[in-house]
Amino acid sequence: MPELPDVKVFEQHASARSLDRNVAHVHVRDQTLLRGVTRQKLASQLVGSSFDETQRHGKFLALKSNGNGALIFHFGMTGELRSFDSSSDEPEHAAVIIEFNGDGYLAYLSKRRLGQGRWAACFDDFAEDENLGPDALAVDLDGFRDVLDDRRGSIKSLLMNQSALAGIGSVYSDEILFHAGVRPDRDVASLGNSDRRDLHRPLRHVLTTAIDRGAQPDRMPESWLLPSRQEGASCPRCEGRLTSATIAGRTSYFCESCQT
DNA sequence: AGTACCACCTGACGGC
DNA sequence: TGCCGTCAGGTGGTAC
Repeated sequence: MPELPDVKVFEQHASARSLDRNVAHVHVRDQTLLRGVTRQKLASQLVGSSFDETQRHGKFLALKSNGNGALIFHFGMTGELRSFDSSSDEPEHAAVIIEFNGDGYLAYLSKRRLGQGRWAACFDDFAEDENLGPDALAVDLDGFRDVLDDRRGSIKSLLMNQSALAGIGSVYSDEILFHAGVRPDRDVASLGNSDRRDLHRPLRHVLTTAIDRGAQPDRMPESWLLPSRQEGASCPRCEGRLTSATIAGRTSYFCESCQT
């Protein structure tokens, strides 16, 4: 489920595999995933040019095409980026494929078709138009305090609110709250100054560690909640049973004794 | 400004 | 073996 760490890993991949390469063709296999842009427009913008930079904000990834705009992907629940070398290796569920001159392809896949491909003249303006909050990895302690200020409702729904803070979904919000010792259904207004500070550190720690490990769930530390996200599992810290409950409309896991 | 609920979508999985 | 219901969950829309 692509959240910030997954998208960061896609960005690293795109950056390593598709910058400064001349685009020969754009193959749109599934036009329904394009939003606000046609396949013709995409092709006319990209063919003959190249990507010179990548940029990420929250769960959105932009491939900037030198000078004229940015190809933007959102990965929904099952989206990913993948490169391949020969047309015979085209992966299943490819929605958009960038073909580079002299072999080499970058594919945007979406198994469950919940993602989207977009086009914007300027990615920063795009992020503003989408009403995205500050990026969860870029926000410092003061910025994080601003995010929490004057908010009501559960901390989990706030962490997942892309307009408040961009990049975090259900899985990583549970992880961050586990590290912080805060229940996901805790009311934001009840968090004191020290609670807020104590949330910011695991926010950074969890996201950077996940990125370092390639955002692969099976590579996360045993001491984390993530490997134990299943019914009836025990808490990796206190050995008590984990609780699962629907909070903010999402199945959430937490430990009733470690999180208050 | 919140919450609640539905819809979108399709693969995985459990029950029978 | 295979059918079917349910769940997963990011987002967006609507109603309250």
